[in-house]
Amino acid sequence: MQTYLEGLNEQQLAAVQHIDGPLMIVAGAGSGKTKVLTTRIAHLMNSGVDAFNILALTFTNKAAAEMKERVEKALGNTEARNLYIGTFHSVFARILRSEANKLGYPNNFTIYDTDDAKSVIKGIVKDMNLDDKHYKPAYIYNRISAAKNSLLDPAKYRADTFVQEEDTRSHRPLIADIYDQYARRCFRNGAMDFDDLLFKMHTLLHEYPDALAKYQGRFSYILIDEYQDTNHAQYEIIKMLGARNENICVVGDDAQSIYSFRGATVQNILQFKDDYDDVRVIKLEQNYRSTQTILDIANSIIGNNKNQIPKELWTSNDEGEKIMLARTMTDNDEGRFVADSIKEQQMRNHYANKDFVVLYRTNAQSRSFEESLRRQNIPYKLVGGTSFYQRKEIKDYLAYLRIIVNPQDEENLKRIINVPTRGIGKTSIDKISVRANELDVTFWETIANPDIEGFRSANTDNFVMMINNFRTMLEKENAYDVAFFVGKHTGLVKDLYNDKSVEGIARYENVQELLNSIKEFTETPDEEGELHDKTLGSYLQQITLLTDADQDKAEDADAVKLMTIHAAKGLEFPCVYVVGMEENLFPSAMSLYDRSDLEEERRLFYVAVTRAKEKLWITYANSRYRFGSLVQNDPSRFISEVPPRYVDTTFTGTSNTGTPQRSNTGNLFNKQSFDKVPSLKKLADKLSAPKPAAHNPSPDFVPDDVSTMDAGMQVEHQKFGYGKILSLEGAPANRIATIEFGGGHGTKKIMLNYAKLRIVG
DNA sequence: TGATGCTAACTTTTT
DNA sequence: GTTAGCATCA
Repeated sequence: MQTYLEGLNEQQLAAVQHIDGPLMIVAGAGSGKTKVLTTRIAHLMNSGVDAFNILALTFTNKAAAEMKERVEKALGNTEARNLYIGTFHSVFARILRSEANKLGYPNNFTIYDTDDAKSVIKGIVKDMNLDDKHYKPAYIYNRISAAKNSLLDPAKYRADTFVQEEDTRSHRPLIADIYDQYARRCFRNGAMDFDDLLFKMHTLLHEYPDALAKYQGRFSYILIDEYQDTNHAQYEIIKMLGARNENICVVGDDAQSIYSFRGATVQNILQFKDDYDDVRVIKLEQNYRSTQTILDIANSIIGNNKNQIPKELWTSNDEGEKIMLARTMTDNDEGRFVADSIKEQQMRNHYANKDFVVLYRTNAQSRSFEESLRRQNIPYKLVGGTSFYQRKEIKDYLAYLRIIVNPQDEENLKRIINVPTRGIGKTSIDKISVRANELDVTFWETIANPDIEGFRSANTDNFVMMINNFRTMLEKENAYDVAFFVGKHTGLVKDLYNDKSVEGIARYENVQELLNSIKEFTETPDEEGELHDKTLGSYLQQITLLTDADQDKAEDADAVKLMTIHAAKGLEFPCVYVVGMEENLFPSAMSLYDRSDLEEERRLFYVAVTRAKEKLWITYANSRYRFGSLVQNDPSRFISEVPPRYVDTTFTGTSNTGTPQRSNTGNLFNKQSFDKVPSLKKLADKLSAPKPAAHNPSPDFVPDDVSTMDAGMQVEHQKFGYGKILSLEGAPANRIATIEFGGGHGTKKIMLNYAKLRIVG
């Protein structure tokens, strides 16, 4: 027996040794899924399959990198370099890059991230003279994204009666037009958004039989990780790619499906058996990760969901400790509690920093933990969140690099045409846009092509000359040299260097970090072990698809990790804190009115719990600051799904009064009254507030239940003082009141979920 | 045209 | 509590 096969259990071994034909591995949390996938790849290669013919698709770059590394280790040679392993998006981007001309795109097409895409949409909404309060770019982006993930192009979108009815019902009948415009504009800009990478890949395979044949032949063995998170477009692509050989192996766990908001459908995994003849199904049900207690809790939680593939996860691990449940007064106390608890665990049990993770539902929750960890001098690492690449200075820098590679890209061109200022302001930009539309040419053509009656001035001529100058470097110089040159000659780097404010220094450092990462890219050998394609074009192609979670070797650093539960999928930690377990937060307020949404939130909780190997804490706060004002929430309903026998009831948490509080599952749901003491800073802010009409809330101000409010009532607002509700609108979950205030505040529209109101009469 | 300061809108989750 | 976008002033 091969050494790499040692230590596998019966099911794992069966999965690894299955070679030809469709295979579905239902892999419960912690059941050794990655091990099976990587070992199977190693085994395929050992059985004579050429690495070049193996395609493995994952959802994160990190998972891909890990897979590659582990295969290499199992094989003990470098053949693994020839594997085609990557995320759906990066693998398809790479293929599309070489086939772009078939679809009428430049090879150096730009990849738009969500912000870029929304900005294009915003421009269209504006050009169509629509109200962007109603036609919100984010909403439209989601509609378009969903359409692409369902493989609906603009024409099909318009023709689909169900989709049209939805748009009519939401009073946004023109989305089809916007989608149509959006697709045209992206095409004209030589740009693809995230969803296009799937959508166009499908188009390529569907409409170009030679391309289909080529990739069917190339990828004779296909493995897909996290299959429960694939959407319809991905499903169809996989089906086409695998049709010739049907050597498709999917791995997934329906209980961990948490990406339906991105179009993922559990149906894909539930139906897999019916999609192919003779599907081999192997279930991995032994958990090697967690204690018996943690696993029991997880099983108990997921048992509340209706739709599942039946399976029972078990472990031979020790029972372990009971989990700990802590209630704190505020979100800040929650932060303090977690930091104190980590400190205590480290002293008592000698855990390293990297043994801890704090998991939350939304990125915005990270603040209180960052602050408290910093105060305790505990090193921490924030994973995900506002991406490095979303910072202004980085986006500007990248915008330059993008238009050098692809000057068609109007979005990025407009972004930097006047950065640093060079006398091409809003007026000029508008004039250029108008002229471009009249001539039906790109924005760049309008200022750069001397053969047409475009728009030119001394300022634009200088700009064009500069960009053209940069462009001449593309062929000969590598990404770093071009980028460095650009920074120098545009004055971008110098301007930041001269800015000695705190933010300015940070921005300068960020830009340096960007340059370092480009340098690193140019110096890292690619798959073939060579410094092949180290051009700027190839750098940009991958950069948009990188997320912070992939960024650096986050795992290596000895620091406490802070991340969303979504970002934690696939990871494991000895000690896990699941925080912010409150109604409206987790489960999210958006998910309370739909059974399937709620079940997804529950799966998310399941994912959170199953990250823990040894110890688990669940915390929640009585009240927390949201949008600057204090909000009270009930404890999450999910807490009551944790069987009390697994919860340590002698355990004590902390409160802001300094009195330890007994956390007791028996009285968790008694709403406790507590002193509403505004923090000192808040008080100081209020006292020094220069605003003449600032309202001091009554000392006994306690917000009332939103659902009891009605038109005609007199209310008190924390900031605007007393007023009368004129009318109510919106869904019960998100009611908006029009309120007439006194004290010169006038009539305001207030979202009742966020602003707190007290009924006066 | 460009910098500055204020207000409104904002929070799911990510490739 | 934060940030983007707008209005205002230089």
